[in-house]
Amino acid sequence: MTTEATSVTQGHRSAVRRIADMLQLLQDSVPIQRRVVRAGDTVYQVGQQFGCLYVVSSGFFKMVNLSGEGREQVVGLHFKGDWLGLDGIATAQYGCDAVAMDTGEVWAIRYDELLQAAIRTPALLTALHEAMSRELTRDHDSMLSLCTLPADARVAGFLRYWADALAQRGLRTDQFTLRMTRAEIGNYLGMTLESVSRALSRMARGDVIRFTEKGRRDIHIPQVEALTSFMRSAAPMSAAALH
Amino acid sequence: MTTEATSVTQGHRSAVRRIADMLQLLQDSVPIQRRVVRAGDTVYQVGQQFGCLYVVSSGFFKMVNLSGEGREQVVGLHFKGDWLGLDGIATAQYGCDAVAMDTGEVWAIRYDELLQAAIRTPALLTALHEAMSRELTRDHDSMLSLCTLPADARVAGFLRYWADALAQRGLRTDQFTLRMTRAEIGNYLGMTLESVSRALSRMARGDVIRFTEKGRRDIHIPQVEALTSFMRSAAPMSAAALH
DNA sequence: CGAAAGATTGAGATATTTCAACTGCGGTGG
DNA sequence: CCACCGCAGTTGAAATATCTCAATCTTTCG
Repeated sequence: MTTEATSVTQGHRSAVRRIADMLQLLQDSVPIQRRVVRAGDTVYQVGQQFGCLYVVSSGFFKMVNLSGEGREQVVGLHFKGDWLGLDGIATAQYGCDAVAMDTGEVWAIRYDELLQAAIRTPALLTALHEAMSRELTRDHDSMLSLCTLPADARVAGFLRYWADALAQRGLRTDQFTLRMTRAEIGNYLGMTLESVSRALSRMARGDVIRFTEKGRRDIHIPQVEALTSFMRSAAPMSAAALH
Repeated sequence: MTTEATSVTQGHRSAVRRIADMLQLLQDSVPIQRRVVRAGDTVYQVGQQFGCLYVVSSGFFKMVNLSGEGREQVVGLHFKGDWLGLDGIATAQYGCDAVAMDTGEVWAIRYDELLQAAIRTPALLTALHEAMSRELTRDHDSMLSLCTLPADARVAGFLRYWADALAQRGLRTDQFTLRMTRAEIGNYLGMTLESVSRALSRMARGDVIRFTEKGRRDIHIPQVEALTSFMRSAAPMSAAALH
């Protein structure tokens, strides 16, 4: 138990370190254009000509995919140290809107200059590849949740994901403010805002989470394991898991 | 109409070209270990130490993500020219099982050797980045389908995706064999095998698709636009699309 | 303070799943 | 050779998770 907690903490500490190192490396080795954004600003929009990758220096962003028929989907959330715009490389057009959910700063890096620099500084290349690889892994996790978990468990998984993202950035995870509306969360998780609200209410009733006195967007998580076990209890036992 | 069809054909032709060029480039510039696989073989498994990326030279593969609790999820399908194992770069472990669905061949490329070679041959780097970027885009499209489309439309979208994948590889798209069971398709699309079956039956009844005389796995698609309009008719009109 | 936006909650509607029966097909062994 | 079995697929009917619609409440903000 103690060792587990320690190792998790170290895992997070090293993530903090990795992100800090990467940001430092970028500053040192490649031309950067800083850009401050406020809640609601878009860093780039779908269809716009690709030219730069963006690294989140601070703040919090959502990636919104817009289908031809007007269906709108939040396909990703990004925090400090994440790269934005990676899905624009192949097509030379950004694949979604990158929207700031809060005040923050991104560093614009010209893709061509990045490639140049990467030849001189291989660590840059590693950082880029790791960022892409991590996003792929995260996407696959999202699909797993979307396809195999019922609504309640998806919401619980979302909170755990959020807490983990904060932990990896050295922030407190026992209490935090969701910077998304129920509608945005629901969109991200493939359910309605009402379902999100009900799931959160059920979790609060079971004392898996608590709402802080001010606002229903501040969430207190007594212990993360409770979230995990709530997820399990909400999830149906799969045939494979039975033996 | 004619110009549209022409441009689409050109789009596919250039995709064929791109894939052929990439495979040629790999052969010329980086050490490759060929490996033949048969249906059911795994190229690598989740948790296994990462070392190689794999490029599909022929055949067809599914990527299966396995959650801790035994939930199993097909998170991707890959054809000739696709890269496998990209989600293993960041963690130094493969993130899922890569399972051959048919006889085929993959080219194993050591990641460290690839990076070396990429410095001498920047086109290699471009190819790798495009592959990752394309997979990200594809994942986002999947999420959009999973979250915003009803079951019938997801199945139609799946067929359209499959036909498009074949077209990009220069294969006929009016008729093809699904190499997946209803259960596998359902898993990939986040629904039960019965729902897949019903969706296909409805499409057949509406003459959007036809089953060839032998087996219900061979599918004939009279015209792709019918698939698209079936998708639209199955999808609810979103508020945003109304004005 | 009042209006607008966000959130909660209930009740009925509905899409999808679940459970079950049945079909067709391919292999295998008596 | 044919009976039999298992697997894949189809289809129906009942069960259920989630959505939709609507009322109410809270918070934010001009």
